Amino acid sequence: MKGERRAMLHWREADFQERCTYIVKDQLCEMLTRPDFPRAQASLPRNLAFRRNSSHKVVAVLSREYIPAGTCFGPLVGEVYTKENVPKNADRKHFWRIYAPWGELHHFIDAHDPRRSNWMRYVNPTSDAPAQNLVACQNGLEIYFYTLKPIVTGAELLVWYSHEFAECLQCPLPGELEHDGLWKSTAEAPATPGPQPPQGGSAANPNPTAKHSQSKEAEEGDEDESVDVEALDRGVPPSPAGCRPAVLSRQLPQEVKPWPLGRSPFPSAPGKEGAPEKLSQRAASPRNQAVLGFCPYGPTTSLCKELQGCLRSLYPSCPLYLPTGHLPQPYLHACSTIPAHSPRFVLPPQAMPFLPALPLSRAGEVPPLGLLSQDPQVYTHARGDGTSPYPGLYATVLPHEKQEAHELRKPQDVLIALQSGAFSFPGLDNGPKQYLSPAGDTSYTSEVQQQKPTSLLAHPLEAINLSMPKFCPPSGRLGTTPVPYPLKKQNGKIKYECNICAKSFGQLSNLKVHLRVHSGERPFQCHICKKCFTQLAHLQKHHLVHTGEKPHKCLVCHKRFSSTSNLKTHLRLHSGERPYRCHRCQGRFTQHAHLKLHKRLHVRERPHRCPGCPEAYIHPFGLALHRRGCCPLAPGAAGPPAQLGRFDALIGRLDFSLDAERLQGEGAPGPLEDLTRREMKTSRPGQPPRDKGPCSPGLRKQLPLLPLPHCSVSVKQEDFPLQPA
DNA sequence: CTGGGGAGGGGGCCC
DNA sequence: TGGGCCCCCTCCCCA
Repeated sequence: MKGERRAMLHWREADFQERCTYIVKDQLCEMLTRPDFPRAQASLPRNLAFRRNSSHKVVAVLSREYIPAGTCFGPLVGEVYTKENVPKNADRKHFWRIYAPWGELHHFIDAHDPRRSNWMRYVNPTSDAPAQNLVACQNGLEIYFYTLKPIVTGAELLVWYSHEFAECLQCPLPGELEHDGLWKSTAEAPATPGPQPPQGGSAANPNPTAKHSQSKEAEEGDEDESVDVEALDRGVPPSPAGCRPAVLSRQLPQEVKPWPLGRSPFPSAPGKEGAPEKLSQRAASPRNQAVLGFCPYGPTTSLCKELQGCLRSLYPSCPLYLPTGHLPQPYLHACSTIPAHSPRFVLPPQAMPFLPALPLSRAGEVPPLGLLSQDPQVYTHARGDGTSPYPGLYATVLPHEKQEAHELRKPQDVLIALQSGAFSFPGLDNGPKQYLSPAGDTSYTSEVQQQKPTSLLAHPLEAINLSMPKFCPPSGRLGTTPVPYPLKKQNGKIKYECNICAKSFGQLSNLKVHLRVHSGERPFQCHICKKCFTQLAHLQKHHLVHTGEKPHKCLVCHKRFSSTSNLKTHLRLHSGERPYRCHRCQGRFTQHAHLKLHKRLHVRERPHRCPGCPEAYIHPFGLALHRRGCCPLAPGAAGPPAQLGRFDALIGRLDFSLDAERLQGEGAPGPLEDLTRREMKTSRPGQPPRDKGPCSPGLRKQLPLLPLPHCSVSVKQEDFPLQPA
């Protein structure tokens, strides 16, 4: 994990964008319009929480649940200023610079005002490499935070610049701060081309927290550039000593060029002559193409432009973003944008993490959520009809493969592969996309075709991206990029490990199928009942429900079953196999569920508790017998512990049986030995007591007990609690 | 309450 | 590598 994180630290921003697996959007709900609730707090995704100080001021952002590596937060929201229209009195403490692809400063995003910014303004920066778990990247004209490593519940989100960003700002990476000895002071900073930092400016004051002191400079027209107040500066948290964000600004061209969306700056945007080399690289970096890369059709197609326009009009605040991976469905529900036009699914206010009722006083103290992502109702509703409750959460339908209706002939052709449902692609989709069977009553549209499940997506990186790259990236720094999936060796065999639940698999394909458990992706839809499944085999099995077909036949009684599992369970009736045994009463069952139900009986109320040990009994005589001879702590207890335990088990069975009621009516019991003898008489070995109670022997129907070939009878041991509940 | 069956989900193995 | 097949497990319903 460490190595992975180190590798990610050197990713380019475009790499983060391309490889991020999960996308967590801001909350969008009616709270955002409440004047008394600043957007910066109301926008907090539900998998995050604020830590507040004693005066209820937000001082940090914490994780409410496990957040896997490769999660994307953002974009940062704030007031947008060009160099020309920065208010004179602007507090630049939360300024972020946004650069055009060719390296010029494009605009500022000012996250200072909580009413006009989002929760990302509260994320603290860190110069501590091990503590850093987020990396800030500029993708397109937006700022995103990506998780470098999994963030455990209760951990604070701590961010630092991406490698490229840090390079541009001439800020060190956290690791460099610690190990490389760089940036110990501004004087030691490597010489850079272009103008030198201003005297007495931020270069002289290596602590970016002091950057806002330069506001005077900012008021002087072009001198804006020198007042480089970068966003990681909160004033609250530690900042890296030696970070000199002002340096770059001096190197930047003074002119801010407008960069209309949807129009590529390439290739007509060459690096500016005289611009620093780093900036040229930045301009040429794939990162800067990323803003155009959101559309799989390619940036230049008319459809792409249309999509851009559509997105912008629908969700002006949302970035144009490439859906790059599968967000776990529950995770998605927990974190994602809830479009206002889906009021059914807007969470109740008590579930909002930002409400004062759920403050976090310190790390690790995460209050329970009122409505968690795992809420089965939400999930059921989301999936029951094959639609998403959050229209925006469905993947854009991007046909990659034409499949004509007439090509579908076989029965399974009507089993529809639904497109992945877990992508977050804000805005485009106002409703779920259905891929309906030609055999059904609806048809494909010309543009919308069947989408393959995970493994078949047009772009494999879009499907399963477990935070590690599958391809060799262009950057030389990424030459040491690790394998696509976390690997480990077990008994000499390579295992593929799930990033989310740490389960390992012998085959990558198994892992990919498994990931659908987390992503919620159910690519296979029944055209009849619209139910969706994670595996085609499940859908095929399900299809038998509709056809009534029962392909599996019992050779003994010729009864037919739809599944082998059910046939196998049935065969136990013939073989007499009852592998599930209750250790409390020796009851045996053919199905585990039956044993579980049965065991509930053992935990019913036992008011007569032994004062000397944890045992308890339904009837007073049970307790009396126990105290007389079986309680290991009673004065009269004698005999080896095994024998005492055996006697106690007999007492327990008797106490539990219907005989106990009769004994109760007969008065005080005789000696323990008498009772146990009676008990032994009435119970055959290996069978429950002979009564009509819960432990009565089993088969009501007489089934022929036949030896079945290849049918090994095994008794599955059930753990039984040491004491009755 | 027990017992039988239906249905669905997850995962392993093989092609 | 992905898909298909199979198995095991679980939950639920109903007699």
